[in-house]
Amino acid sequence: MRIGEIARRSGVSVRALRYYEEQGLLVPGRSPGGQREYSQDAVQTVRAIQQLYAAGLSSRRVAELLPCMDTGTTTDHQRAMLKAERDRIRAQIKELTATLARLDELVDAADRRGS
Amino acid sequence: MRIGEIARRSGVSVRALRYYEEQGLLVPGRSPGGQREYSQDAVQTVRAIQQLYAAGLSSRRVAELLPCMDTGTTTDHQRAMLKAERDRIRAQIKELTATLARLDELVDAADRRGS
DNA sequence: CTAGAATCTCACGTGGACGTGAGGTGCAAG
DNA sequence: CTTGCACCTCACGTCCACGTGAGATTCTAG
Repeated sequence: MRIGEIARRSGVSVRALRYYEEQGLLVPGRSPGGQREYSQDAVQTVRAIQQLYAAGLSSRRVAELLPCMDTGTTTDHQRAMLKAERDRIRAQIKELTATLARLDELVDAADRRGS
Repeated sequence: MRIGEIARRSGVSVRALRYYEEQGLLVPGRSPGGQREYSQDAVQTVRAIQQLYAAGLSSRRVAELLPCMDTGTTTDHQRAMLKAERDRIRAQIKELTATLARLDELVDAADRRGS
């Protein structure tokens, strides 16, 4: 598959896919003419990248963690990073939950006055 | 209180506080000599700003929502924004939870192999 | 064979939340 | 009165995940 179809199927821009290659996250093959050739499971990789970005990981972290998302095998270094990121995400969820509660209070108070 | 003490008490930089003023989020008074004079509850406001930033809100949104975080009263526009942001945050928590589960699986699999 | 998509490689632009000097002023202490 | 730290105002720099042309090449349909 060429870059345009991967872009459509995964919902990211063509530019983003080239950027991922630049960062070493998803490096496709090349056609004789020099065009990028993606395999089927590239779509899944893109989704994983997006998911990790959304969780606040940097390109560097994603590059270090993507291999074990594919293979399921981890080095000691990767396991340490995984646990660190887990903790970060857990803390983030906790804080978001608190923020949500605070906003809920505001809305509820407004609803009560409004009724 | 002057800017340095607010910075220490709230854990943000002096530059950040000046930036908040620039964005209209937290506008302190001025001493005769032109120095910023913050009230006691500025610390709480700073924490609120940080919390909203951490939840992914822009300065503009924070500026629109900070008043009702203080007073507890909301306009229709603010209530609509509150509900929209709540939904966004809820979705964000959901996605983070899924990501967390995925990382947990990886760590668990690695732990089982390691034991 | 040719028109026109689609893709290619530079390479500069963007937006947001500040960081970081440069050069000048306010204020409490000795 | 002066030392010296905290504060002031510009104003350019930073980081990151791309956006956005410009100009050239490749691929596909007729």
